Amino acid sequence: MRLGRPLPRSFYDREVTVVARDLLGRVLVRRLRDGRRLAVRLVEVEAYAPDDPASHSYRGPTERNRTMFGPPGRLYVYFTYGMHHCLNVVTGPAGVGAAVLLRAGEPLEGLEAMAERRGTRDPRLLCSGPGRLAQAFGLTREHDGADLVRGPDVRLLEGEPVLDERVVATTRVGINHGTERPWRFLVAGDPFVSRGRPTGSRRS
DNA sequence: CGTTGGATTGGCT
DNA sequence: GCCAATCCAACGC
Repeated sequence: MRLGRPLPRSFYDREVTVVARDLLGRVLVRRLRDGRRLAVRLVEVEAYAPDDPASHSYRGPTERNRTMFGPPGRLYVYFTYGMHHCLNVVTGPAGVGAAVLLRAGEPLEGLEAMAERRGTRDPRLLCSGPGRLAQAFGLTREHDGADLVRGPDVRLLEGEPVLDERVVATTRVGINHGTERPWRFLVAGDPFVSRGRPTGSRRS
C-alpha cells in the first residue's frame, strides 16, 4: 500500500485549525524495533489554540506541555485520567502553544501488533478514540517531542487528503471550556470515528 | 502542602 | 446511561 512521503515541515507551520482539517486522511506510521510497521489513516482530530481555555497551553508553558511551545511537526504526548496517553501534533511557529489532538483512525497496517496491545482484535476498537490510538501505537511520555518529519520512530505521511464534502466540523469532546468552538474535524460517516459524539451532533 | 478534576475508557445497570 | 479506575498538574491556603 502506498502511503506517500512524510509531510514537510511547512505543513505544520500554519494556523492550527487549518492543519487539523488537513490532517484528515493522512497516515501516522510507527516502525517497531522488530521491523513491523504500524499505520493508521486519521479520520478524527481536534484543534487546540493558545488563547483557548480548553487547551493545555492556555496558562503558559509547564514541564508537561513544553513540547506544545516548541517547533512544529513534533509529537506532543500527555498522560491523563491516571491511565491514558493522548497523541498531538504540534503546529505553528516555535513559541506558540498550539496542537492537534489525534482522536481516531482506521488501522491500515500492523493490526496484529495493535491487537496485542489493545487486547481486542476488533478493528473498530483498535484506534477509535485518543486513548486507544496511543495504546495501539504503544506511545507514551517517552515519545513526547518525537520529530514527525524526520524522526526514526514515528512519522506522518501524505496519505490521501479528504475532500471538503466529506469533512464535518463539530464541537470538541470531553471539555468544559471553549466548547462553542467547532474545532473537532471528522470524516462524515466513517465507521472508525470515535464514540465521543455522534457524527450528526446537535448538542451545543 | 492538600484538594480537585481531567482533551478517557471499559464494564456494569 | 453511569461510574470507577488511577496519576498528576494546577490551584488554593
